[in-house]
Amino acid sequence: MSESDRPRHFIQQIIDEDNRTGKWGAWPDGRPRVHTRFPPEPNGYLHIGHAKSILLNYGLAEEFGGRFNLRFDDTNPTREDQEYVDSIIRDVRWLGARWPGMRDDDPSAGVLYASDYFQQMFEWAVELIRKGRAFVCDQTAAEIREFRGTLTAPGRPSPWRDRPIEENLDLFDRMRRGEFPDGSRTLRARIDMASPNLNLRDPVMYRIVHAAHHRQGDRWCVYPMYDWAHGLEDSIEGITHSICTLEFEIHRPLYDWFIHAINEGRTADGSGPWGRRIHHPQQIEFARLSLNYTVMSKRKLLLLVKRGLVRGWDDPRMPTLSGLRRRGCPPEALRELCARAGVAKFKGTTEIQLLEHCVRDHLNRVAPRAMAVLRPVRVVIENWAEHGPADRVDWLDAVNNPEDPAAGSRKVPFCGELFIEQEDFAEVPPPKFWRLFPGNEVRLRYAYLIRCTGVEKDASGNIVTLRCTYDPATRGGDAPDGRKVKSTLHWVSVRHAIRSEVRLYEHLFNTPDPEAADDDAPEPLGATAADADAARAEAWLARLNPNSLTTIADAQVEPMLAEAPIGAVVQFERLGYFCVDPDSEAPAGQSTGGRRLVFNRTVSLKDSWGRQQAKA
RNA sequence: UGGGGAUUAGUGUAACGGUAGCACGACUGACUCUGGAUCAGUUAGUCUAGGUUCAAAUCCUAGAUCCCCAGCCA
Repeated sequence: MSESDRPRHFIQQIIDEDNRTGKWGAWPDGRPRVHTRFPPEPNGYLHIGHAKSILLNYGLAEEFGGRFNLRFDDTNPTREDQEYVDSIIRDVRWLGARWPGMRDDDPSAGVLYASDYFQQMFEWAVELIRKGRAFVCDQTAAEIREFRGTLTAPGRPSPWRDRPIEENLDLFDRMRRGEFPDGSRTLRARIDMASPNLNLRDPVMYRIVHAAHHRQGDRWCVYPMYDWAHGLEDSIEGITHSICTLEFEIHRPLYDWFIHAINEGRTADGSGPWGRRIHHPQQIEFARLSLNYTVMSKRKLLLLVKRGLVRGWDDPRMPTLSGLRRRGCPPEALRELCARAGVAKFKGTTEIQLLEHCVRDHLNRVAPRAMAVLRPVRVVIENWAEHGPADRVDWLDAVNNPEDPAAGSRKVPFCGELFIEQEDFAEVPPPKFWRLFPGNEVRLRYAYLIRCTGVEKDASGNIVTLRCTYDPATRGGDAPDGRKVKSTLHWVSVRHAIRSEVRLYEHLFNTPDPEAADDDAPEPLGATAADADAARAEAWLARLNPNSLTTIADAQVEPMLAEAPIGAVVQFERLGYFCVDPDSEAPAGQSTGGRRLVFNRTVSLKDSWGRQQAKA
């Protein structure tokens, strides 16, 4: 579906209307101004849920000829780290977003940081103190909590609420200069301790934190809270549409209150004591992406990493962008997924099948085909020597991508000994089994028709070798006499095959909603309340799929793959899409053999035979 | 219990007083040198109860259910 005939979601409709009324003015080129941003906190790795936000924000800027900022919301030095900054920039770039000042030779060029606005925010805070809209509070965290009241009971004013302005000014300045220990005082907005919206009960604007900031060093020891900082960051950057997720809906009145409080007494032309009015962005909330068969919270993903339940943030089973990238998921598929999942205020769960469909759909068009045998069984062509030298190699033409004629073709070697897939043979075929069985004829893809004549087993009855004859007249795969076969198998020449490791992935969890409350599980007997809480909180861990990773050490792949670069994506015919994992050795140029190759299965092909079998 | 949101096939999303549509999934069948892809078809829905209207998913009233908010996190 093209972008233009997709239904317009509610945010696009809001922007259409804004543009119609000229609400945000125009860029120098005359186009109505649309300016969005993605504002991550650098305290973890990005996941597929963030991709929706990035793509939504970037997509709107692109669609309307506007701008998109990547801005770190780095207001809490105790949780943030440069490592996360770097990974986030890498992921946002990988998704294809572009921002002003972006450069290829410097990944961080043009990236913005909330911490660069700390001085401006501080000055505005001083202004609110002067206007009687903010005060320094000496209550402890526990007292603030107690005085805040509850969902149903109003709060009580802090005893410091009516401190004289001059005293507030002095104290706030000394807070900044580092005279007071962490937690001893805060700067709070003076709003309404009886508001039914808890966020308006004199929220904290600044807390004292003597900690080095990853960019500001020791310059600051007071740090702004999210609610105070976030709207101001958007205002400073001239963001028109501050798009965020649903849980911030109830913060919007506060976000608006702060801007209004700053603009109180300010004028459009800057005349008067307070100067020019500041820009007031519109916050719009949408439902974040959630997918079944996985978890999305940073806390839970971190726990999986910490406990070693996955190999790291970029484990291909993780819903992180780095994990998806390593898994071989193309960014195009993520874009398509987000476009299809839509943008709305309903908090639904998208089925992971939609992601898999988007991945297959894209890879089907672009992935070169190759042949690989995951669980090999040896086939001996009994009559191979009757038609030429026993050790000859027959190089056959194979199409690289039937969906893309421009992809051309390649040569694959065929010999008297081959590997085929164990599950492509049955000594006694079940109903509707069209593959190889004694007496049956099948086609080897791009090669010959072969007929099974016998089976060799070892002492314990395991099949060791399949004996077959080939029909030399069927070279390329078609019989001159027009006879048809029901099945085509993939194969690899024993002599040319490259032994490789293949990692098969399934859903991380074996239940669609791992985070669901577990009503059936009995409370652990004799446990304390805290233990029971912990047990409940981690019940989702028990739903991890023990089969989410299957490692095959001795798959056999066709020789063409010897030089495949890290990250290369291929379709193993009849099996699925695979990519070369970074655990592989780098391609060695001329070398043949000896290179350690590891493939990740990105996603299997749809398998109607497998499904039929599973049901039976 | 206060406040803020949400509710349309299994899932997600359109329809903005005028034919409830699309996609994914599932199921049939056709075709096929990938049991893939493709093509054709089937399946299945407006949270409930009233009301307004020629006409209601849409407007009104009442209710139900679910989510979010009581960090010096974001």
